Amino acid sequence: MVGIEEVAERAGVSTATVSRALRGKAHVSPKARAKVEAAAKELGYVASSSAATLATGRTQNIGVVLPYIDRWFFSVILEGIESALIEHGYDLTLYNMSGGQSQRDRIFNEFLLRKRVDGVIAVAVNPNEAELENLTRMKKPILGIGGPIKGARSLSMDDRAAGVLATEHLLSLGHTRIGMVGGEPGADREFNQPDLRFIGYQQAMKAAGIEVRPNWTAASDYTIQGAYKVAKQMLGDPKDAPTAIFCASDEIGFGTIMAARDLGLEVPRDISVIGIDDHDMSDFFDLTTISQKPRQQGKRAVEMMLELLHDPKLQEHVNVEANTEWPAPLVVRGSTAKHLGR
Amino acid sequence: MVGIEEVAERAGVSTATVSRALRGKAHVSPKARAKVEAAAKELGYVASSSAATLATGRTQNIGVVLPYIDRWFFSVILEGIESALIEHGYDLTLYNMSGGQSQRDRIFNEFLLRKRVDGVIAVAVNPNEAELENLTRMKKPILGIGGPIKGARSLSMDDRAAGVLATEHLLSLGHTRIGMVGGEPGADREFNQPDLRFIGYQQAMKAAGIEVRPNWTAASDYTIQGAYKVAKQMLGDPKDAPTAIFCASDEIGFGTIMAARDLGLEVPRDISVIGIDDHDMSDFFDLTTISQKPRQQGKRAVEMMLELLHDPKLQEHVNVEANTEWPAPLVVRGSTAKHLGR
DNA sequence: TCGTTTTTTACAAAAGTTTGCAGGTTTTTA
DNA sequence: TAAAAACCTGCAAACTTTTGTAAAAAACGA
Repeated sequence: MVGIEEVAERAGVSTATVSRALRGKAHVSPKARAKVEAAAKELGYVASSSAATLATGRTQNIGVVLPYIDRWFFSVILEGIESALIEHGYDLTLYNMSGGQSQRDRIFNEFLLRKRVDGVIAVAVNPNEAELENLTRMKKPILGIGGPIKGARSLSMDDRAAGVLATEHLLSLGHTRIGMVGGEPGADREFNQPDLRFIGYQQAMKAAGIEVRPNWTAASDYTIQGAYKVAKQMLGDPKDAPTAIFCASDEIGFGTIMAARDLGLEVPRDISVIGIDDHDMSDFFDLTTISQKPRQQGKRAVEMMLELLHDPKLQEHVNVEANTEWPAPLVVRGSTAKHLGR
Repeated sequence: MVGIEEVAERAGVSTATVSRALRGKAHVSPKARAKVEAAAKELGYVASSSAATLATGRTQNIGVVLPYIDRWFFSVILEGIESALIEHGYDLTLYNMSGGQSQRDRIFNEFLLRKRVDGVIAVAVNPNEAELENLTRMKKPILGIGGPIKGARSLSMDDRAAGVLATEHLLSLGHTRIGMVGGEPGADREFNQPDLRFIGYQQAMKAAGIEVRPNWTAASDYTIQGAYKVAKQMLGDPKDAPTAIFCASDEIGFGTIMAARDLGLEVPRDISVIGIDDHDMSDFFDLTTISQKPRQQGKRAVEMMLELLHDPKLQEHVNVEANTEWPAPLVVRGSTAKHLGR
């Protein structure tokens, strides 16, 4: 196995010079640098990252924890994080929380603390105090996406405001019989985005002086098939169905649109539907939505993380509570339209 | 920062004993073990994995490369791999190839060789000879999923046979006008699964003595919306449309079903549709398919990888060509039915 | 040309584990 | 009870890099 020593010998310099040359550091003459680079290439030398980590304390690796990886929103965020990290020469170690509490404990108390990562990006995962304390003690910055973390930095859209915006859009089109299909509270993400979106919906309705009827709200998991069932139930009511539905995610929106079609309702003539996310398929379904751009969120999170890591002022107090609000604009498509009084 | 030395001191033993005790090795008295465990717990000690790696040469980390992470098939495989690895105490470092050739080169020639991983699982990524040679030289086993890798072990279903099976299913129902919507060759995965599936389709048709008409075959990306367009085109032909379509994936199948519906065709009365994958939503769409169980494939791949890593006989010849065939049974649902002569 | 400044280079310590080996202790057996 | 066997423990080397410091070399100015 070829190490730095062989390279040094071949280039006729010391290992110190090899190390400096290969990492583009100063204090190396152009001549020496050229020789080292040639030697390294000929020998196919590649530095041992564990040795480098041991010497520097930096791993060039970021841990990412998320609750699901096989769902659109999370997989796209992950994709954004991954590509941004690679670009900056960082590796990504993946931790998925879907395995329940015991797996979660292992991840937080065993894996993340092994000094294997320089920092942690937590997507829709809300560490508890002990978990956060562990990370802080190890001087590992943690950055949240998808919801504020108490005692740490984060990046997320304002879910309550999005709920208000979506509802107001429907109100502005003349709808008053507005329903909502939300996510199952707590079951999915650890923050209560669904709840916050629901709260926004309630606030907007109240502000408009409209009563929210219990049979106009329902919860579903975040799948198309789950939402289909729930929406069919809601829309099937012959005399008390809403004329517009606010869906807590686009996937729920797709299911709702399909349910409406199967009931013989035409979107948007008979029923308006709005979602949240701007999913890959939203254009195909012509679904009005609120754009989240998860890929960009992932990218931005990486930038914030790297700033944190490179800012020497942050040696201490590595975790400070501060949420950066992510913009979430309305994207109007064909699934919402003026209410034609029935 | 608390190291092994502090633990040793507190427990009144040497660092060697601490190391042995904490890793559950033999040659440690129960008494000493208890003391060490107590001391480690009190101090919140967690071993530095870089130091351990340096000393042992083992990283307890597996690299996973895949072409996409935000597509169902890949994200589910990834989920399966991740949970299996965590269970065995391994980390997962993720590399996504969607960034083009330059990113690919970096991943293979820079990241994977940093001695950061003990082995590589390549999902639908076919390393070229130079890339494979690099890995082999570093004595890193590589395991493929989704297609045989020349010169390495792999786990994959027989795509050609699946194409035959799907087509024969349609033939057995009395269909003769059978079309296929395949994947775009080469654009997606690096193996030619779509091509192989297409070849299987051709073989089955030929064996049945039926000519394959060019306007009964089309290529699509692997998205619902992409397939919708292509299928609508094919099914819209007023006098020469097929009565059954074999889709190279379930997502293509969903798009095809939706296109059929929008054309006023009823599935399966007017048109039979079969896919491949057994996607989460296939039950919802009542789609007949060939089951792939990607989550289990990921899990099995991890087991194979760990066997490889723990088998001392494999020090040399770490990569030997051998494909393990993954079973892919037919799952008959409601989207295929007997052909009613038109 | 000589002394001074600047740049380049090498030496060696340091990072935190694991593990072969040798010495020590305890248990077993005759 | 003594010898043999089994077991435990600690020492110290090894793993491979980075980096502070000091020395050497080069560049500069007078």
